[in-house]
Amino acid sequence: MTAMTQKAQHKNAQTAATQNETKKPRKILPREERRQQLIEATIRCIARDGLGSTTMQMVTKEAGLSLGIANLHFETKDNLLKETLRYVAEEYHSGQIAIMQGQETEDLTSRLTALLNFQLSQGVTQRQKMAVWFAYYGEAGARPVYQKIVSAWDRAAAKQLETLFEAIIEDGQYRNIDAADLAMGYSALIDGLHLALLVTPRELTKKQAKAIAKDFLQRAFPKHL
Amino acid sequence: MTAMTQKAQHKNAQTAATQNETKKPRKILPREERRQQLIEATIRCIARDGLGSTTMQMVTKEAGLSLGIANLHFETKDNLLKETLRYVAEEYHSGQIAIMQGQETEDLTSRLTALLNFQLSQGVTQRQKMAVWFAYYGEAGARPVYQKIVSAWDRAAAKQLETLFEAIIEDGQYRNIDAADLAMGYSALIDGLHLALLVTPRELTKKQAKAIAKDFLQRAFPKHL
DNA sequence: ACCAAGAATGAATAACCATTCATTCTTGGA
DNA sequence: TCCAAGAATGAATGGTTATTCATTCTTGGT
Repeated sequence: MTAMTQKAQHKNAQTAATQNETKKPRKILPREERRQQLIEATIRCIARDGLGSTTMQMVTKEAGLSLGIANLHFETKDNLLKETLRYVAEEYHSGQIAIMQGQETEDLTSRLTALLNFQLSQGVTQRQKMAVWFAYYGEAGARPVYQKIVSAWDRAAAKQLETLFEAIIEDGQYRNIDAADLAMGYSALIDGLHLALLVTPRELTKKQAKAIAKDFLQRAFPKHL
Repeated sequence: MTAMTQKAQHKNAQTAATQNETKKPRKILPREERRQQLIEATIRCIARDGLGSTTMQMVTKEAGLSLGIANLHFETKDNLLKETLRYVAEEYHSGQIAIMQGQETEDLTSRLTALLNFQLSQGVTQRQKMAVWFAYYGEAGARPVYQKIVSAWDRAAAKQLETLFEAIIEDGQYRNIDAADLAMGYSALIDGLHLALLVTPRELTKKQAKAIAKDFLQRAFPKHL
């Protein structure tokens, strides 16, 4: 102990303060696992501190890893951010598409209800996910690459929704309804509800949001809901 | 010429390349005018390059002024950004409120139509304005100060809209409609349409957006539209 | 048990940026 | 015309950040 340098003492004090581990057993994991870990840390950082002030230091610390690791697995910060957006976009849009492409046995009404429930589910409407989503939208105007990542999925989901609405309109013999416009309106409504849940959660509960979206569909398709 | 340093030559070349002015006549203007000028430059920068990568250098250059000017009139960058948000938020919300608080002589239907037309007007839906709007929403989760700036206006506008809807419901004797929920839904729809106009302008024209919003109101208030 | 391959670390680097302030310039009043 | 008040400038400063890479450590194969 007497031979210990001041530096060493300080290091121990720091370590003891944060965790009572005396050492940090470095772990080696496959590339994909690390990437996933870093993407999830990035999501938490963006949700907590915003896209603008998220730094590599914050992300890697959040992941409990060293500073250089993100560059090792993603080359650049820009790349990490792109991959994070891709991850969130895929999760959301593929979930929607899976529901809309469900077996033919399911009736139209329950498919519609399932879609709505998914879009406003706990998983989708958690602060973390929505914060990432809108952080990227905020930069989308200036960063075409973000638009590109989302637009392919977005178009696919929009097409599916339009098809579903067409089937419902045909089934119910509804008149004076344009499937494309209604699908666009419904999507916009869902986006707007997500935004309200993120920015003013005090003014809107998830239950309310579901009721509002359901009302929209009920007024459009009264015979089905 | 032979005595001219390389530096001086370079400076001349630069000046000649950008503008054929030989000098820059420094202009002195009242504080408010400069502030306005800087806020407008900030809006353009955010729309072009994003909130995250907008720098003081870019803003002051965009305004055609010197680097130190923004700190002189706004103290800090943070302050400039807050004032810019305040400016955009006030413009939008006060416009809405002015329409909804219009004279009693105007009938409910035309007030509703005027509101819709304003919310999707050229002025409100220009890229620059919407880009700023969503850039701030993107950071709102992490920056309570942004929420605070918007929330006072937002609440006031929401209250007004609810009152207007209540009057229409009473007037038309509509049943099973909750004014608060419908107002929330309509606001969400408008926000969602703004987002779509910003991010995927190719998929949605302003005319279409208006038609979609009008459809929403028509289904809710068929006797009025 | 030992070693080579390569995963992980973090100090160092180079670039960028907000902010400061000494200096220069403009302008309205005397 | 001249000057004082203070508006405008931009070089300099100090702090922050992404990225690099020499070094250290882990692990699977022998």
